[in-house]
Amino acid sequence: METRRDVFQAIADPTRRAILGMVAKEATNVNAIAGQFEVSRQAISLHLKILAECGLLQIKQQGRERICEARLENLAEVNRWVSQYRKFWTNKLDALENYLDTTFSTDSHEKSGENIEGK
Amino acid sequence: METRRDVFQAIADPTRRAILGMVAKEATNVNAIAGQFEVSRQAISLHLKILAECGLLQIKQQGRERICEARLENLAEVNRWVSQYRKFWTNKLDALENYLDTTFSTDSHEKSGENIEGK
DNA sequence: TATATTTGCAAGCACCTACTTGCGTATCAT
DNA sequence: ATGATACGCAAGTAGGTGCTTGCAAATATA
Repeated sequence: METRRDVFQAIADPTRRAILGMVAKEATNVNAIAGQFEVSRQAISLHLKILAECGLLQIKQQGRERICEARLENLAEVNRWVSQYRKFWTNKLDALENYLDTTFSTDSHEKSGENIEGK
Repeated sequence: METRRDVFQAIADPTRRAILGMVAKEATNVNAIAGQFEVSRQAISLHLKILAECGLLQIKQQGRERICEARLENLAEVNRWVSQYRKFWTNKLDALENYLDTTFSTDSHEKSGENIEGK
């Protein structure tokens, strides 16, 4: 059982999703983020570390402050995985949506191989 | 720290994602699923239980077998959350994609309130 | 009926996670 | 220089997670 630290695990925690929601609107420093939650600054600091480790967040030192800004590109991985099952929750205009996804997106959807990725 | 059991956490585990990949192709019984992984049947059984608890899987008793079939409708929640950050990883045709998502999907995207859901 | 198959349940274990409190350090303001 | 501010590091803790092995129950097959 090796330690996983991927995007899927990062967004599994509701606090971390909320943090991403905050910094996505505006880059914020650590204390300002912590102030929005009831848990301690240390707890938030750890969440930030985890988010930074999988690239969803970038922390820039600025004097004595650390500004956290969202880097949500890696969410594309989640989007890709979920999108392959799109037909399960909607059956309208699948063809058109998939056409748009696979044709115009920067990331290549349906790269395959992710299905049996769980070893 | 109450126990969470939501879709985000369910798909955080790579083994569970792989299980979903299997059953999405074809409904399968427990042993057949377990046979595809190196972990014990009990471990898989627990994964199945978790997936069933958050509605991603439906287990139907059939004689002595339990057939697991994918019910991935709840992945729409993940899709909705991720989609709001789509602009972070692609900037092509956002408007059109969002238009299609919000107009023709069965689920109402951007239901709001999920942003600051982390308490 | 005897045996094999499919499966759940329960106990136990190592590790991970989310959290706390206490303390130290760098930076800024006065 | 002095004090306040922003922050990381370290230690400690309760409970969660992923896994195992052993056993029992239900169903199918011989």
